Amino acid sequence: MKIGELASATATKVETVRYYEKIGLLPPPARTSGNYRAYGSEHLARLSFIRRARDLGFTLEAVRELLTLSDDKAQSCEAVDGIARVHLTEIDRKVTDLTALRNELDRVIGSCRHGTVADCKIIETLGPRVRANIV
Amino acid sequence: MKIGELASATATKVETVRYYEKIGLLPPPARTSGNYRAYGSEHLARLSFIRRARDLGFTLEAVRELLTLSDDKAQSCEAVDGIARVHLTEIDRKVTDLTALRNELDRVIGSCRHGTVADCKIIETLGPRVRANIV
DNA sequence: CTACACCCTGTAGCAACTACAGGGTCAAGC
DNA sequence: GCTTGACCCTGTAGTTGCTACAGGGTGTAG
Repeated sequence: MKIGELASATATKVETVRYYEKIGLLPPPARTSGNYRAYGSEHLARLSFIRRARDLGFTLEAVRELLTLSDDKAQSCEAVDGIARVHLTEIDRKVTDLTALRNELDRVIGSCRHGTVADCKIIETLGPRVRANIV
Repeated sequence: MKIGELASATATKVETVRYYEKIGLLPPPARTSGNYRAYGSEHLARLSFIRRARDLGFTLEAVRELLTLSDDKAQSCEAVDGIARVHLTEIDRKVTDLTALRNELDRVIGSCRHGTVADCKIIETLGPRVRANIV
């Protein structure tokens, strides 16, 4: 398999595949006589794994750990579970934060009376608390 | 006001203040005889605005636009409203995506039977669809 | 007068790619 | 046999929004 084929099979860009190789996530494949990368099914499997984990929001470092763990089939699955749970907690925090921010922004937008910028409540909300002695 | 004072007044790091100056978000202040930056209340106001907008998740580019708009007090507030609404839509999309991802991850974790990695449902879920003819 | 907190510039680093520049390879069509 | 065009190669620089030095200078308190 050439890099373009591997890339399209995993919905990845060619540059990203090379990047994963460079940072050691994807092992360097064999080369053809013309110096083209020649991938096998094990590369396809590994890259699929990486992409799936990335889609679930795992960082590349987490993916690296998961890959290492998944290579040792005899090991307990607890470490894997742990990584996933930590990640879940992080996502929950993000959703909470983002929802709070969303509501705040919604409130700010709702206050807009569509006048001029001078009266704009959005700008006003963003601006500093104006004290009387500061013009 | 020295840079450290401005920074702590706006809960910003000193390096970040200098960074905002470098990218043209914050105008270069006057300098003291010792070449220290000397800020006035207009800098404090502007930096407060930037931080508030950043806290609401606006990108620096959006902040730049908002600052430009807020400088023209006579202008209609519609452009401001537009930027904020686009941003709100983006946040909504993010929350939706993140929630879907969260549930997917929760499902994956829930399937964990705490055995060995060989039987780990998490790893399995991340791996490629295994077809019979590929070992 | 010396210690220490603060300031200065400039550069490099972070995640996770993405986008060139400037070349080489390969298969198809004439 | 030759050209065209799609693909591949390496290497470097850009993206966002900072953060962290390195290697200096300034200002003030004891």
